[in-house]
Amino acid sequence: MHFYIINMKISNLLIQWYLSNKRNLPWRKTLDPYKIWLSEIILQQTRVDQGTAYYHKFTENFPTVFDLANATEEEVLKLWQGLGYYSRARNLHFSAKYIVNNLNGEFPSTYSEIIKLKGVGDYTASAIASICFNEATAVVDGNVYRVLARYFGISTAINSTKGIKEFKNIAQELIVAEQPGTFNQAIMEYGARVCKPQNPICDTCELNNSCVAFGKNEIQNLPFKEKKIKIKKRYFNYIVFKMPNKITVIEKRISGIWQNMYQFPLIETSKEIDIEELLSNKKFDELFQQKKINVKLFNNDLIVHKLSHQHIYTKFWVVEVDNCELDTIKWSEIGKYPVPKLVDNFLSEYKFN
DNA sequence: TACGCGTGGGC
DNA sequence: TGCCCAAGCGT
Repeated sequence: MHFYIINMKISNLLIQWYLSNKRNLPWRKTLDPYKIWLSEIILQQTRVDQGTAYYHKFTENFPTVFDLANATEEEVLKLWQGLGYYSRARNLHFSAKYIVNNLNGEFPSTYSEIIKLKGVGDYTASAIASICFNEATAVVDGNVYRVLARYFGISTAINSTKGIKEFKNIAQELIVAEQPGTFNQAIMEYGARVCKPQNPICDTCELNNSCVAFGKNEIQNLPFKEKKIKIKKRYFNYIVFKMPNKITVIEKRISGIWQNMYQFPLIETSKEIDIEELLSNKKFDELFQQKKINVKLFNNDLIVHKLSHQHIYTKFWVVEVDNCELDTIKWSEIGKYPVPKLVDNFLSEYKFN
């Protein structure tokens, strides 16, 4: 009983704090499940500062789920360009079509129906169900893991099966059934603004006298996460065709990183190569055969593009040639295609004359 | 189940 | 600098 009263106090404190401290974010002006869904997908593993502009772009270009469903995947990816984790955009578009074609355009209204949408997992389904439909399903995101791990002094790994269940159960016990959406947003906002990963504001935290980690000086050690990821090194050699009349060649990636995004023809190697090695490369030879070419390396220093799980060391080779057998596009049209940041950065620096 | 999947910011 | 982290999900 004592534990229950304490928990009630925490939940209500979080809500009271939230009501007087919440940020004025654009998706907090609506309860339209389509827009809440949009915001939640955009904010997956993404900071508010980075995602906000994309939320505006998407709600302006696609005000309703019908507009999104009627777009092409390429248009959606182009709008998503620069935000990363592009499967979010592909799944968003897929699910929009599903809602329009199979649900008569009506957004699903329960957790169990919402989670059936591709790209929507436990967190996102809980967020939408609680915010838009008052269903008492607790969200557990990075913020919630942190607040709960510290406050209750829980050292179970947050990325273990056991930890995922444990934290979900605790959050579910804490949720305020009468205002689940407000509680969910309150605990997340608290994690983002007070109980931060670095330099949390413990001194003035209203929960510090009952926070286990604070009392035991364990704030820096919680939440606990298992192991680290290994960074793989990859070596990309992009072949930038430079042909008469400002013509070039691009291709669509079919799998892995940047799936369905566009790039220049790629020769991936197991290590950095110089021009001699490029010229004797089999794929390079297939591209140009015995044609007369002029090859220039755009970047003298390797461009390192860092992703979560891999570092891509890149060279852009500009190859002048009169013609080719591949499909070509005008250089001026290249901006229409969705491209990864690595290619976008090149495009903003390189001048095709 | 463990791993693949982007980009940017903070220290 | 290198590492961690950010309103996670799919397979």
